[in-house]
Amino acid sequence: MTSYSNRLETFPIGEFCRKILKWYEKNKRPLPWRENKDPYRIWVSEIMLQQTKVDTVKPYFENFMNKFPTPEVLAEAEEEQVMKAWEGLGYYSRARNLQSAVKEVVHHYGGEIPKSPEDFASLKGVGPYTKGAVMSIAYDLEEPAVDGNVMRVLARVLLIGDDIGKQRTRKQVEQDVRALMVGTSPADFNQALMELGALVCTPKNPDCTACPVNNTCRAYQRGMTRELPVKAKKKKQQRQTMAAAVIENKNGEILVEQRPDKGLLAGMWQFPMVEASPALLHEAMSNYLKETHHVDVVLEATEQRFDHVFSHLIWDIHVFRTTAHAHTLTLNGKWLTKTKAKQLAFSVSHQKIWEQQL
DNA sequence: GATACGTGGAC
DNA sequence: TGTCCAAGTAT
Repeated sequence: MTSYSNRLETFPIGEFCRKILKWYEKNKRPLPWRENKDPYRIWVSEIMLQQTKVDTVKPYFENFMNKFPTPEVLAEAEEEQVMKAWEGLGYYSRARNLQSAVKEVVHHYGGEIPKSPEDFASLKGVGPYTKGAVMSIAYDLEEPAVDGNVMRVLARVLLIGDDIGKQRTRKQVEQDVRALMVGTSPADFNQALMELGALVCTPKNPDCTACPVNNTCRAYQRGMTRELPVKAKKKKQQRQTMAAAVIENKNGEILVEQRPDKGLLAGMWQFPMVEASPALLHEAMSNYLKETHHVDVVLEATEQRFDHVFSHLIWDIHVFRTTAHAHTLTLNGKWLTKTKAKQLAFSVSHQKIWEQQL
């Protein structure tokens, strides 16, 4: 493997840049956020695209831009409407941080997305990648935008054997990109690297024979594309057994509760839910309903269960239901009509809970 | 620097 | 079913 200090010394930078830029010009996908250089549009797309596939993002992006077409509109929108537009995309702090950052742009930068990388990077939810992506794509500033694609492409091209999960590796690759992009269009160069990673230099079965830069690729020349990039294996997710309850009162209303404003699914509404050992689910939910929502009734187990898989844990959700007397005394919940409860209860798992208890 | 933070799709 | 992933950030 090549070391950080010397890996660009004998690398044909000019040839690599010329070829990848030419390839990008010819092969770039027409994407909704490539229609113009509106920094706000590009910013929104970059946030949505974090850890999320292009095909997943497309419909969300169109809908989001229709509802919140400018920083001013997003800044003034109800947070609940913003979250609703994000529902299903995951990583919900992205939406809250984006709205918070846009408010700062409107109130402190006159509604103009800062052209200073340092100013832009100070906004909530804007990390090293998003800073480089928006500054380069929207303003053509010479900033690297190193995402998973770029890490993979350069790990192979430059034969980098370091774990790409490490922050230090990413910082070194950022320096590599800074050196490579001199004299190019940063907007096109960054996107060319990412597009090549997405379409040709894929994680599995890269299409090396079709690659425009295979003659400069050190991994390809050595038959090592399959060993790169190096990435530490993920730990297995922890399993949690959960009880969830759909409770209808005599008025036909459904009980929903709000999660804490920090942590997993922060601030989101859900049907009452508790963690417990598998044998004690029924008892745990009964006690929880009594203590938290002052609902003291006989619970019915539905025999319905399903997994909700997160990146770091798995909920084994068991669905209960019951009918309660009408009242409103709850600690962190409220009774809503079925329609409103179903709308408010967030996250994919709660749509499933609703369907399964019917 | 390791861990928390969602989801759906590919194989 | 399991595993890995997809244009990362905050703490």
